[in-house]
Amino acid sequence: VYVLNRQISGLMESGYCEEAFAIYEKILPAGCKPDSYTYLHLIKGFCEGGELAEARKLFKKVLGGEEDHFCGLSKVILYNAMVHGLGSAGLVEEALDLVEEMRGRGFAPDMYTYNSILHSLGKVGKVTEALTIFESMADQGCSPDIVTYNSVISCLGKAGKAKEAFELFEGMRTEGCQPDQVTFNTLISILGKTGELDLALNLYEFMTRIGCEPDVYTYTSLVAGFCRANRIDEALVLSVEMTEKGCAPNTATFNSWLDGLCKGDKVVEAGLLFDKMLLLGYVPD
RNA sequence: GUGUUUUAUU
Repeated sequence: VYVLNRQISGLMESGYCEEAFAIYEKILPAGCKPDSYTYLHLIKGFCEGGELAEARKLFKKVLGGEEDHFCGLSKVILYNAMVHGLGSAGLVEEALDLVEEMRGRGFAPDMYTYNSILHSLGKVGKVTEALTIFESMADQGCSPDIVTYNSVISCLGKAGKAKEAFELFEGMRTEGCQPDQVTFNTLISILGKTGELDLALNLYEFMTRIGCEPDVYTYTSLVAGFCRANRIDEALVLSVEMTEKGCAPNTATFNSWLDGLCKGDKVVEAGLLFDKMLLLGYVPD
C-alpha cells in the first residue's frame, strides 16, 4: 500500500485525479488493502482538483457506514481534510455541518478543524462569524496557535480591517504567541494594500532583526505594494536586494514586476522581462 | 517509510 499510496499522492499533486483513482482501484487486485492514507490522499486530491462529488463519495464510503476501519486519529484527519476541502470551495455551511457530525460521533474538533473553518470563513468574507469562533475556541480546549492568529490576521486584512489586524498582532504577543515569517508576510501584504509602505519597510527590517528571514512572499508583497503606489524605483531596489540575498523569484514575483513595468509605461521592458522569464523556465499563468 | 490547517502577484 505504501508504494501505491505514494503514487496516488504524487499523481494528485500533479492534478491527475483520474490516474490516481485508477491506482486506487488496483490496490485490492494487488493483494493490498487501502488504508487511511489512501483515502486521505484521494479525498484531498479530489477536493483540490475541484472534484467535490468524488471526494464526498469516498468520504461517505469510508466514514459513512457503521464499520470501523480506522483509529480515531485517522478519522479526525479524514474529517479535517474534508472540512478543509469543502471550506476552500466556499461551502462553509456544509463544512460546519460536517464539524457538527464529527462532534456528534465523539470526535472533538482539533486545531486543524478550527483553523480550516476560520480560513474558509475569512475567504468568503464572514469576518464576524470567524471572530466569534476565534474567541470561543479556547473554551473548547483549542487555544489559538500561530496558524490561527496568522489566518485571522489575514482574514481581517482582506476585509479591509487593517487596524484590527494589527491589534490582533499585538494581542498574540501579549498571549505569548511569537509572530513568525508568515505573520510578518501577512502584515506586510496588508500594509502594501493600504499604501503604508514605509511601515511595511519597517516591518521588513524588524523581521530580519528578530531572525525571521524574508522570503519570496515577503518580497513579492513589497514589490507589488510599491508598484501599486507607482513607486517603481523602490520596487526595483527591493528586487535587487531580493536576488542579492539569494531569494529566487517565482511566477508571482514576475507577475508583480510585469505589472510594475506596465504601470510605469515600460511595456517594451515588460516584453523583454517576459521573454527572459520564459527563457529561465518559468511558466506564465 | 506516505498524514489534515495559515502568508504573496493579477
